[in-house]
Amino acid sequence: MDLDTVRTFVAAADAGQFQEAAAELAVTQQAVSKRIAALERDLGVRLFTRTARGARLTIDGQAFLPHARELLRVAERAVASVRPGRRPLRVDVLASRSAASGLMRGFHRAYPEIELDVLMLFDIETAVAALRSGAIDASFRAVAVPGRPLPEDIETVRVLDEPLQLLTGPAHALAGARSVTVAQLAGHRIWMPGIVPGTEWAAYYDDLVAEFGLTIEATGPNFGSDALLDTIADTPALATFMGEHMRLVWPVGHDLRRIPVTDPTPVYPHSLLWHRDNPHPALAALRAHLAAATAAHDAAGTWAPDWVTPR
Amino acid sequence: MDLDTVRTFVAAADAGQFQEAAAELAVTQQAVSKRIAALERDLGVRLFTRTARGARLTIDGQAFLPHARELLRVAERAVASVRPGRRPLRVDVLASRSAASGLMRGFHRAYPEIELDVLMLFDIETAVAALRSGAIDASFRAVAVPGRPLPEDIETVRVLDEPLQLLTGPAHALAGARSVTVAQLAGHRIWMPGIVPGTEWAAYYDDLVAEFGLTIEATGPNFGSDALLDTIADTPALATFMGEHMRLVWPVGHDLRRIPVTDPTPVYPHSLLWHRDNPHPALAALRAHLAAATAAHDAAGTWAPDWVTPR
DNA sequence: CCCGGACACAACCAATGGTTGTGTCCATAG
DNA sequence: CTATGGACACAACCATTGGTTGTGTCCGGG
Repeated sequence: MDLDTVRTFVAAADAGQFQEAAAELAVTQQAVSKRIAALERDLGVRLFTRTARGARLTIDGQAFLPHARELLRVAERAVASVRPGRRPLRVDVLASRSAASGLMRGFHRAYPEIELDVLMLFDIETAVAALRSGAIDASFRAVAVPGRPLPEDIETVRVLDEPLQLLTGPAHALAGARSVTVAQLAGHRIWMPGIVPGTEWAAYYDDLVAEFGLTIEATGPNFGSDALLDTIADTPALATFMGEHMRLVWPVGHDLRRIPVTDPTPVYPHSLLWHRDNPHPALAALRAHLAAATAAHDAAGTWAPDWVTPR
Repeated sequence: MDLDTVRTFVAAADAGQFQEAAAELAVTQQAVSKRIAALERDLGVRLFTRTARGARLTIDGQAFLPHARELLRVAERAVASVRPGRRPLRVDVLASRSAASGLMRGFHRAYPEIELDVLMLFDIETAVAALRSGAIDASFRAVAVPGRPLPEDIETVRVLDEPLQLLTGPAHALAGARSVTVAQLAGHRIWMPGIVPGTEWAAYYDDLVAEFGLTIEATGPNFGSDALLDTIADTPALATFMGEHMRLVWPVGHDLRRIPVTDPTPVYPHSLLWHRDNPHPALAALRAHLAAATAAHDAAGTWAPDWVTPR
């Protein structure tokens, strides 16, 4: 199916006749006739009843029309998403269903008229390069790994500390606990597959291990959260960490437990990064929204690596 | 833009290389290469970075990808909307923003997985013909005009009585009333443009006039609800009727008044019509939902023409 | 250094999709 | 009843598109 054909269909439906639609599209009436005929052949139904003074939609045509309009709208947005200059605000998040995604959903609810594109880049290096080249406008990251400071033209503000929770299966030794302290976790195996060395995630968990003597196994590729949850549910010896705001597709019948961690509560810091000179108007709106939405909270009793930007 | 091209883009993005995408689409690698190149030329951006062992999405490509997927989803639904056999449930309503539309929105919320197409046919004759031919599956109507009984193969059930309210501008004589009785309306001009003679609407208002001696002017074409509201707002001598559940695009600064009508309250009856032998599985779900959602209410103190189906 | 895998370019060809010219149908006016 | 004008379809023709095969280039790995 060709979008020019769909456009022709909508024009003809609006005009009520092929002639006028043809004039609007700057083609001949015969071209419109052939396009509509081809569309009808493809779909296998008649879309118009031809009369002596125009063409009226059949019922099938009436049913098809809103879908055709929607198709053109979506195509419009698709093209706009890569239009150089005045494209939608492009924001990089760590993962879908992460706390940053939640913040972006909140922003979208508050400003539904602002066009957004959310994507997930590989690591902070890529994100910073993309910010500097203008390929993206903002990035939610844990800011900097020790020894690699941010370039001077990248600005940053801490927007959210996400408490980590322990996730266990029902047979795990800590499964019955209402909450656990970090000290209690020593000796338990914590499994975080898919953590790529050198990324901000790796630096975070390295520091967590160094600080509290935990056993974190970052081995193995990430087969997706489904596989991770399956394993955690079935393996009494394994637990994993998970952001408190992380929305999971909760598997049924697995009886997984989310257990708060205290003394201190490890928090994963989310910062917003952007380029100093980025002129995108929606970027200012996003920064203002985040400043308002993420009110300062009490950092007492929480832990974050000392290399993160202070709030 | 051609949807085959978009499909090719998505396949290549998923596969990570043109070769495999080509195999999947049953074309040559060169064809994929040319399609992607054409898409990049149309959009004016590079979508892939070509490497020796495949093609990876650029950031523009990553931004474009979800839009491309959405485009294919919408196209899929568009085609499905006219697929003979197993197409979405097609329901005819009197008008968008009518009470029937509200019922359909409720049904959609309750059963989001059921595919729906809502359309607005011209009159009940058309609707009945469409029901009998199978072109639509259900219709919300006021059922039958006196002297023209429904065919035997069309079944019907009364689902909703919508109270009528008076709509006036601020300078109208009744503008200050909290409610008005039907008797009070005698002598006031009520304007209902766009009522087509012979339709169920016309029959309804004819009966209302005959019963209570109102002055209803059905003259003039319908220039849309905006024009109607403009006129009502500015003309002290005119008022109009409007369904209580009708959601209007309320014009700002017009200070329109909605005034309940009592003694009795004229109600506009909405019935669901369907063909006795229609096998569409979603039709049963719709009927069950409507039976549950539209609990019987008190008909005392209301008026409807005596030719409507009793509840 | 060479090989294999992957993408791009060139040449060629069938099919698509446009144009002009013409025919048919139908509503309306005389 | 007939003439007329408007609107769509069909036919013939042609430029362009979009596919194929054949070949070149680039790059990573043995």
